[in-house]
Amino acid sequence: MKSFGEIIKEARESRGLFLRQVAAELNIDQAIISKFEHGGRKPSKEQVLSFAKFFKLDTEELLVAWLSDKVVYDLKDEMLADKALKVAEQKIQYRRKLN
Amino acid sequence: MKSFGEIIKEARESRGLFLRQVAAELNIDQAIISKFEHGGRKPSKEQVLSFAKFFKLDTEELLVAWLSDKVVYDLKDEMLADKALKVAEQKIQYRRKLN
DNA sequence: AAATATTTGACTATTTTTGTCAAAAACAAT
DNA sequence: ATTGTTTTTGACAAAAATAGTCAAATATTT
Repeated sequence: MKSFGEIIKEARESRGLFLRQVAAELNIDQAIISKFEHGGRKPSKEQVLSFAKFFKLDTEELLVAWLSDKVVYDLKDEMLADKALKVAEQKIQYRRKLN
Repeated sequence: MKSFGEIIKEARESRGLFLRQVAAELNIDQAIISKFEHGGRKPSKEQVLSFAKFFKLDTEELLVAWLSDKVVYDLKDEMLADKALKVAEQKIQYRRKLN
């Protein structure tokens, strides 16, 4: 159950690349990538997709990691996180039905 | 499975109050409350609590409605919403264990 | 210890969110 | 249908949150 940051950090290291190199390829400042890797900043969806492409990672998996990080961020300080998740699930299912 | 807006709208109407009156009590512009009721704007946690108090609603229930609305908002345009929710659940459980 | 890589923090710019207000629209009552 | 009242909407400005840039501090490697 890895965070987006963990995934891209492992990908980078397994390929023996420096932040500098990834930064150059993706046109993202290396400071920001460092922060992505450590969870201090959240990438945009576009950025997520560039990481997936560049590292040839499964796009869906990376998106799920990123989306779930966002949800966790919303709920991280909340006692009621579990209940909120359950309700969110139902609300989303309901929306689906409509459309 | 009501949204925050639906809950406070029903509460207000069942008590026969006008937006103007609620606005005055809670010191929130009535335009904003109208937007809350229709989902166009998200209240702060503080505002959620004032609504709960003023309408004597179950605080927990209202918070869950509000939190789940936020999660739904994050995921509303995403194919992968369900997967993300499942993963988020696991990530949150894992966090719990640690602390 | 020197060289190189990463992380952090201060700063600015940009975007997003917020509240305020007035006009438009919807709704009632007569 | 016009008047009075409530609700909704949209434009605007203020405030807050987020993003990117850069250089200094820290950590790592050789």
